[in-house]
Amino acid sequence: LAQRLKLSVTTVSRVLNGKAKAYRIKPETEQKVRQAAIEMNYAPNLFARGLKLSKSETIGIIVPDIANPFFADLIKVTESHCRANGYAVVIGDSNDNIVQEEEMIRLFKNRKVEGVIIAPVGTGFSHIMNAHKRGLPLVLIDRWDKTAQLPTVTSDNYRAAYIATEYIIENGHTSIACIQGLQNSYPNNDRVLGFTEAIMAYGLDPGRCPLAGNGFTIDNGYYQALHLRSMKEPPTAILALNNSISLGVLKAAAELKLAIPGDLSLVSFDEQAYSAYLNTPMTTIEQDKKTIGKKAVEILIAQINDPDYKQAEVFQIPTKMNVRFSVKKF
Amino acid sequence: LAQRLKLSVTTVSRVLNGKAKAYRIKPETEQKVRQAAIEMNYAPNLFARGLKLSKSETIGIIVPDIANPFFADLIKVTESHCRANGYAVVIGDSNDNIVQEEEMIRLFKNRKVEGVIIAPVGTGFSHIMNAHKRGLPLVLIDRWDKTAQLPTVTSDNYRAAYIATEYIIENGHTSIACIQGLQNSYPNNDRVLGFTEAIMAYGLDPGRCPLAGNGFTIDNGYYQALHLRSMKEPPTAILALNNSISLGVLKAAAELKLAIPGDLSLVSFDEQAYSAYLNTPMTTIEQDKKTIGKKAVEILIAQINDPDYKQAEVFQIPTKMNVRFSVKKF
DNA sequence: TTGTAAGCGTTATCAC
DNA sequence: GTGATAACGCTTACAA
Repeated sequence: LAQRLKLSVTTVSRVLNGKAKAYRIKPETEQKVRQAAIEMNYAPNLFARGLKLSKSETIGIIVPDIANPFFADLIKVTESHCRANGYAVVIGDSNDNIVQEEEMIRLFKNRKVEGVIIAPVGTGFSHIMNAHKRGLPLVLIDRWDKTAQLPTVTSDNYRAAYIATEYIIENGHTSIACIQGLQNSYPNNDRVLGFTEAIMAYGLDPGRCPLAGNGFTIDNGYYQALHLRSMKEPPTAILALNNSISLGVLKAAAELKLAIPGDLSLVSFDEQAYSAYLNTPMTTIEQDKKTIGKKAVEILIAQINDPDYKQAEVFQIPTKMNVRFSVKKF
Repeated sequence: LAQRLKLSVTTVSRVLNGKAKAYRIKPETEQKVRQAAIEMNYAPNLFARGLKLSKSETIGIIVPDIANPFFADLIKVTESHCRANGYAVVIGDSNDNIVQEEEMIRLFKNRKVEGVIIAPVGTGFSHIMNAHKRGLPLVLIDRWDKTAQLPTVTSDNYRAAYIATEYIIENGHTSIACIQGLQNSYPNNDRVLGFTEAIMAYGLDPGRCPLAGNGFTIDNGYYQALHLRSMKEPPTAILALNNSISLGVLKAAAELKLAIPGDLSLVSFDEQAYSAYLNTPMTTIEQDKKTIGKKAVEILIAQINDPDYKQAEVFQIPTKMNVRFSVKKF
């Protein structure tokens, strides 16, 4: 520490914490201290400060799969906003496994992270609610739960699916299938609801608009697409509820030598770097990851700064549809 | 702390640090302590320990772009290995900007991370070398520099490019172009070298095998592909030195209505989730990200545990080629 | 086999 | 305007 300039630690500490004014420290002393601090490029010891104040200036983020570009993007924006606010970010990957997720939360609490942003596995929320009740500031992103009463930032999934379905219908399709992801998880349910309500609203025959599959995976998309096309009157269009599913549909289409959109139309959730560069550029629903991440960080920091923060608001961020050439117009 | 069982902190500390034996503590006392620790689920205060030992049990990882799936994958495996070794991982995104990279290193040092794994921007290494000289354990991944004398784990880029080029040649192509990434960065140079040496070795006319472009970006791939195809005798095959570049080539091919591989053959570095599901499944060179990440963590931890660790070995991990259908056989 | 006490670098409290 | 001093929770000589 810089008391090698004949001043007490106290004074130095006060200056460096911007409390010079409050303690009416002589401006020249203040200058001297600042000067010296820069010269010996002093950096406060965060252990000592943490020990005293129980603040780590660190926040944690937990996602089901870092390698999924959707979450990687989310981590990227989260990290940049946190850093801008002086927080470092430690990451955790739950591998879509609720036990690991729980373990991660425990580890983060041990490390005294000041708050955590979590994209939950989605099959259970009690450990998260407990942590929150015990005072850990936290916000959910993407998957969430209505009953959990936790602050949440997610996409407006219902509306996104509704609009996409509407778009397909308006192009003249009357038999549309939806291949869904993890059943009973919230974003999935909201998307499914948007799909079915659009079908209803336009008076299409629900019997010809099947809902299929279970899982946000390539395999699910692949097998469901094969199966759908094996029906006597196969749907002419598919709404895929995430990017992995649509990749599977693409695989099936190639195998069956189906042209897109000639033989099969496709709209997919999740814009990806490759979406525009596929042989047939794909129409996608793009989630506003920038806004989601930013909002999540804001809410989290609000919680950190206000121990009495009680709101459990759910923010549903609008999405946008990138219309390209994967839907045939009748 | 758990000295509410009539024992001194010392004893408790000793037990919990596994030094019971060394201090010949009575087995029953040891049991009692462990018992109590579990019951009141005691977790040591890492600030206090850190303050005393200057250990954070944290390592940092810095990449040019978290959202790039290649780096996201690398982060994923790094994180899991670090966690297995009791380290938490804090992330930093340098945004391909060397100033931010330097800033991140500074921040990490302030936070007393015990080591850092860094995929450098690649246009300067002095700040990294300095940090290393001043005792920060660190290892480079992906991009590196021969002169920097730093421990490195990367792919065997030379060999990967050589084999890919060889493969194209053996399919009967005599005019092959290479669209490169960031010029003068090491992985790029090694790949370029592999390409040109294969061309030489097989006696192809270098004049008909151009080396083009500068940058690991979609735009670079796109414009270079357009340009190459505008030549009087355009190359029949392209070797793209990363995934963004090949995406750009795909875009150009679609625009020019070129069939792959009918009109243009393509081999790309970097396997991606979509590689196999493109309209023409693409032949790619897959880097062994698992091994790279694992090795990097191992070396880093070796450095952390041995302050005298001096080796600056460069590990070049073998790659594999996924042969699919994007190369035409003459 | 166990305990005492010093010290790690901060900040808060109180005193001058 | 500035300074002593205690305290945060842990590890580790040094004692006993």
